Amino acid sequence: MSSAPNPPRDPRVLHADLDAFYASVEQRDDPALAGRPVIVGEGVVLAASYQARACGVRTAMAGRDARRLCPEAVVVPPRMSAYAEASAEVFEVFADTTPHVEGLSVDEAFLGVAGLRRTAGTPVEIAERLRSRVRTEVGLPLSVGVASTKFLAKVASAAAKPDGLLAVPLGGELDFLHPLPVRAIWGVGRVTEERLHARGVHTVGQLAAVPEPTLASWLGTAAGTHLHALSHNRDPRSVAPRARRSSVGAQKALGRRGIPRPEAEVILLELVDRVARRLRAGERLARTVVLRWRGHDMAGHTSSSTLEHPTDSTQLLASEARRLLAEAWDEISAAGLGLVGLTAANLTDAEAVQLGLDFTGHDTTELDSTVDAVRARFGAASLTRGSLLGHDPVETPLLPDEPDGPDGPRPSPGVTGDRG
DNA sequence: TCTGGGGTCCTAGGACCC
DNA sequence: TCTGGGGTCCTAGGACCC
Repeated sequence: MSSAPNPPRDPRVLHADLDAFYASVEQRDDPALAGRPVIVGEGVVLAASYQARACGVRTAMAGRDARRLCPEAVVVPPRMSAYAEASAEVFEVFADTTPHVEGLSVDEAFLGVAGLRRTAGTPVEIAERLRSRVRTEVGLPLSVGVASTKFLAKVASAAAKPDGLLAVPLGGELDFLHPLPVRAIWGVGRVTEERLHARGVHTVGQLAAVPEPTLASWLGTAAGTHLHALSHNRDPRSVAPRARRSSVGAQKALGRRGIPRPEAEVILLELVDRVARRLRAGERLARTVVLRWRGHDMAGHTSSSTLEHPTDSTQLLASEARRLLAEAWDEISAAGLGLVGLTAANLTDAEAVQLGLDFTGHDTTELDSTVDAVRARFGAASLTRGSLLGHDPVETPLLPDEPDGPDGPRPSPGVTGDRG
């Protein structure tokens, strides 16, 4: 568990991704929308059907622009609960296909299929059956990429869209990868793309030719190392359930109208209430409260504070949030308030805290002496403060693994995202 | 044409401890 | 008293993803 597993003999990963998820659910539920351009979301485009994309409509585009590009489109408000339900059904099919499912969001997941060949067929056969089952049992189009690494499977599923299947042959990985634009790599966004372009790097093949230290000097150590490895299709990550969520937040965009402080406080308290309810529903406690805001120039700011004890109390979170708002108010009112957000971070398990097993925020001197005592008694050389806190791996777990809770590796209902 | 809401990870500096 | 190495935690900001 602490060291990377040996690569499987049959290195095949599936990346399954629902096409234009929200829009597809709308088309499924209203036959009048089938085959037509559909836009989900009014103020901003949350998802667009492929017919709407043909007009140039894109996710996150302002609704007004989208309607101008595609006047014949049907615009529908989002129905989050319908999407959450559809997502759960699709994930049931995933789980029925392989025990190795790693959900990335409501509409995509990695599926580990190494070792299923004898019982379930080749990876491509499994992928075809998966697509067919999701189509007939849930009524939604699913694209699947099949490749030797997670990273490449994700690139392949994007290339397979819409409603397609693409398998990158073993040994043919770099032939597939290197002609692609750098933006195709998971982790290269607008800023990194611009930095690479400025240095004459446009394709993944060109990126692969840049020495790693050079790349690290351009982009920072972590990003440089990461992109260098991916450009050579080196991605040792295995398909594994995700860690529990480590923060919970809510935010509200306010447009350009000026907001007086009392109104800002009311909005902030609504956000606190939402966050606190979600903490309690997930049986999580937060130690850090983060106030986020954006000025009219769209520049983002944060201000945070860490409490002595983890909490899910609306009252405590609210008083901390109001304190942060008061502290930052001069700066906020000078910049104009365009967005407020509140995030509860540094989450821990409520149950662990109750059992006295959560050490975050405790006096670490005491903890260190505990570590020393355990070492002296059991000779557990690998035991560190980090391992007691759950930050470092230990050879022998101190406690049996807990099953994942309601917001474990599976995406929780109500999470929104790029359905486009 | 300035645009939603929910997340993750990384960097870097300062405070503090041994 | 001063200097140094090694480490953690906290805070703020940035990039990226869906």
